[in-house]
Amino acid sequence: MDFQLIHTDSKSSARAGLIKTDHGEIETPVFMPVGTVGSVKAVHINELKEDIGAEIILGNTYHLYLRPGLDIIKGAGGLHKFNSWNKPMLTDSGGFQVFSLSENRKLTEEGAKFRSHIDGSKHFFTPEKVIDIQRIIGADIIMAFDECTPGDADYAYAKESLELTERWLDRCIKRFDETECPYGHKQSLFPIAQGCVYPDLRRRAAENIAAIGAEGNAIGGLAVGEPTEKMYEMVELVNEILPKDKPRYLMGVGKPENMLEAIERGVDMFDCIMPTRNGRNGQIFTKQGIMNMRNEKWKNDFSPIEEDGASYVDTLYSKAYLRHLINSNEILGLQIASIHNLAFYIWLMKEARKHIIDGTFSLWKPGMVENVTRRL
RNA sequence: GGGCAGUUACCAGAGUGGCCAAAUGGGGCUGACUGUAACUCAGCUGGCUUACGCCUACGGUGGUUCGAAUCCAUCACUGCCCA
Repeated sequence: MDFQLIHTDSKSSARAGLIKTDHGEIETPVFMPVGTVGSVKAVHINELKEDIGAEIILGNTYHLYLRPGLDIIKGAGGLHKFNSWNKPMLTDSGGFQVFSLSENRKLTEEGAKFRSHIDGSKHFFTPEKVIDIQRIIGADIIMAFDECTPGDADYAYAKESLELTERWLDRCIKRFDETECPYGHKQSLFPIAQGCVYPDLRRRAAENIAAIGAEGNAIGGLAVGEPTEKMYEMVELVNEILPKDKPRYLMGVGKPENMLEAIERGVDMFDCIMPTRNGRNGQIFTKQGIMNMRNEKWKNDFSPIEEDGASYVDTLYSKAYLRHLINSNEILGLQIASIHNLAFYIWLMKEARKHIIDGTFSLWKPGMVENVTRRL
């Protein structure tokens, strides 16, 4: 993997860059649609490529390991071949599942014991095993196994959690260095900075991963229950320490305004389930604001979903029709909402990039934040 | 014409003397959702009220009772069966 800084904003930490992988290039800032089980829910791969303009998508180690399982993915020749996405891909390590499925797991020094949410069977993830699995899945960018510390953790817990993540990171790196991708292309391992909302822990985490010299670095454990202002503070603090010549990935974020604020603070990569999940639940993000398509007020509104929106669905279908589909629980409603939201997210990143390059980011951002947070 | 069963909130449907403004679904309305156990989840859904509470309500009318959606009488309507 190679990262090139194209332009750095003079008034903020915002950057425009270019990531090159064996499966293609990624312009940053970038939003990566989440395809947990090897599929971006409700969205066809042609739509992702052509209509939405996604450059990289995510997969998930925990979910793919449980189903279809490694034999199948190996048999297919890796996830790229299995799901026909021949562009860049990133896999999350399962660290988030350690957090989100915490009732089903137990953490030890060695790793995480957990029960499958599918059939209750017992499994054990170690940092080594997580690297091995991600080698088999074959994503271009793979993530270290961490504990995603809850946003409301107390200092003592956050410190212990960070230390565990750091020891796990060393083991991930060791295993990564000893192995290679079975399919011949190059993979890059990103370490993750934890530390909850505690500045000294975040600083320590950032210094620790900066010293490793990885090809890219991630900020994890944010947007998990802490106040939004804290999130911004932590991003700012960590990005002052992380190397400038490597991409920075803010994991799991977020709302459109969160991404704009994070870009201003030097983040290059984002992923979030919000455009897809919230879309399926009837929430539509636009550059004029947020619509809840289930609301009665759209019942008779035959205007386009979004005037000059980022995707063909915006003018092909009306608000009233989309509302009808979503309220009728029609699969097409989920598809249209997902395509629209993803196209909007990716449009937003491209706009941000454009404004960074032409030096107008700081002028453009405040108005856009106001727009995207408006309730329609 | 005779027999039987029924009529409950927007719909379906439980409740068969007080704990009933009335279970449960559905529908409707409004929220939530941030490295996806999520086409999921939560709240509201007779009126007035922030709430306490008050009023109106279980086909109509009239009774019995301290008290009726629930018991009795009668009328109306619906369904099924027999002529």
